[in-house]
Amino acid sequence: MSMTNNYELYKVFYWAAKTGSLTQAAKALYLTQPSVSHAIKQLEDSFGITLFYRNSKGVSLTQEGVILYSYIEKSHILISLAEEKMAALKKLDSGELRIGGSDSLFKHYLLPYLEDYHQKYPGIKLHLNHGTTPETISFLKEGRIDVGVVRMPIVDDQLQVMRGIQLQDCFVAGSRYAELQGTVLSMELLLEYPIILFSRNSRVRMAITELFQSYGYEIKPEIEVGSVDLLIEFARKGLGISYVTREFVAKELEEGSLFEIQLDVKLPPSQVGFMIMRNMPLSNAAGKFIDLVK
Amino acid sequence: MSMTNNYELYKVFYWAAKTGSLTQAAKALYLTQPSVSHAIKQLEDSFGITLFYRNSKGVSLTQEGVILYSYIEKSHILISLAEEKMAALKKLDSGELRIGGSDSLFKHYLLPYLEDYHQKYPGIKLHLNHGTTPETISFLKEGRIDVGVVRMPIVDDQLQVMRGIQLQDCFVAGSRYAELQGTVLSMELLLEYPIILFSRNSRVRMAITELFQSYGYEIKPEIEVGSVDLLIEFARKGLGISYVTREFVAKELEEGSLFEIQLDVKLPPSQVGFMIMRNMPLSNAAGKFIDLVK
DNA sequence: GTTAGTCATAGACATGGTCTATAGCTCCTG
DNA sequence: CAGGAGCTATAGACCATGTCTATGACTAAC
Repeated sequence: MSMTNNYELYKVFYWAAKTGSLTQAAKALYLTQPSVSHAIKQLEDSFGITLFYRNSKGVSLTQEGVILYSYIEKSHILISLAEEKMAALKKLDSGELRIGGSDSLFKHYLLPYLEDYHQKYPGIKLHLNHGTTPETISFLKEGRIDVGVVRMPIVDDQLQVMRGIQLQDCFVAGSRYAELQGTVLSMELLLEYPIILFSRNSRVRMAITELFQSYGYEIKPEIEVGSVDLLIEFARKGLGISYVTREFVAKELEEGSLFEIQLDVKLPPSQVGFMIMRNMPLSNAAGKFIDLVK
Repeated sequence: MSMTNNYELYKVFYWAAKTGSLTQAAKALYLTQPSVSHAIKQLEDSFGITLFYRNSKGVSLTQEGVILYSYIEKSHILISLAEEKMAALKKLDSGELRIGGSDSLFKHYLLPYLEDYHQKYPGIKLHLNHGTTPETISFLKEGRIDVGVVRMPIVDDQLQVMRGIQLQDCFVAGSRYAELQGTVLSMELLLEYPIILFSRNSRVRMAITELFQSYGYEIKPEIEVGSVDLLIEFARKGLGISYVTREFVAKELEEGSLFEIQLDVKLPPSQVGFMIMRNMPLSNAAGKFIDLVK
């Protein structure tokens, strides 16, 4: 049988001990002096131990009261800290936002949002957790991230998905293949050239493979890389034709170090999506982030 | 404006988080599930932060809930320890008893009580604080000791004094003065011999000095010592006639290494008194001690 | 589909905390 | 020495708030 007093009594005890006066404690707690007197009496009765000496100038702790106070003071400090922390979390002066997704989306699409967010809420720690789409979904379900940023489509009824920007993938090449600039290639012809693709397990790779298959072709890359940066770099160096997201090579297209190769078929657009868990309350930090990107 | 929730809510939160179930928390707290549900809602509303995910198997903490729990758990542990400590103090499994008084009273009079007390309440730490009577009274008033054991009379209306045993002081000598055994001396004659007295600031010394003065004599010791043991030892060695408490030399009188010198006047008895502060609650430990010696 | 387990909500109820009023006490002051 | 200004304790009325019962909605498992 564990004794378990009303914790509220300890709050009263704390203030009475701290101020050395029931009257002062009452003021601190927005109560009247008899209420405090009563509360202290309850506590004393519950222990069967006198906690305060009452004298004409107020109260002072007995030996036992001092012992109790040594515990309650620490306890009170912890609770105060907790309350401050909660207020900070609420005001977004503190907290963390954990985002999952691919490095390329982080770098080429999310970065401005992240900068904006960080400027608005400098107290929030940002955790970027890169991984493949299935990994990101698992992380979300395990509660290891708050938001996932991946390519659509996502079909999972545990998740709530919001559309982000629409991206267009395309084939690009550097000056080595300058003769192709301005022409319109067929799939068949394109496959004569060395192709550089993103690694096998990515969404984009799967999509382009399926597209070619639906036309009866098999697209087999000469080079397979794991980052968008390498995709761009290799194309510039003339190692082949890269399949990249047009928006991610906007700068290179602009300055002419890369050019887009026109195909006679329309390449599928890809949609960025933000995923959060359905039916799970969003953390304040995550909620504000979603507001920002919408 | 410091937010200050009802601490009782944190107790509910603690159990809900610990058990991962509002229903289980309700059982632990001898409440119903709706009460717990309501309490948690209050807490969440007060912070404006969701603390738990509700699912069909119970509840689990959100990010923010985990943070809150990290504080509240520690706080709860402290309060539990405090309650255990209070229970221990009440049962006298723990605590301390601080007694002030003279070494001689501790050794020759209080020792059996202290042994008895220690056996009954082995958890109580005993502090013996030796000093003169005025010092002991000061210590008592400063709250540095719980009980004082001194010679009466004590006149101080801040103190409550209880009578202890009555002691009889007397003059004793060793075999060197064997010729005095069986005779009855006058004061005048006694003063012809070397006298050994306790140091100037003691009660006993003051009392005997006053007694001799009231008969027109001045008693001036050859030797002045600071402990009863030396008083006894010097008398045995034949260095003079010691004025000691008869009860403290019972063994020596019995075995014949000392004998009492009869005077033609009655020497004043001295009463041992226990002092405690009036109008101040006694600690449990001190209360039991007083019970024992009464 | 049924059952058994979650938690949430609504509304009635009553416990218990809070209040006002007053008394008793000590200390200080004119 | 009387009076005032502190302090805490006590008594009793009151009502707010915490608790209950009853019910609903939902999920998971059988």
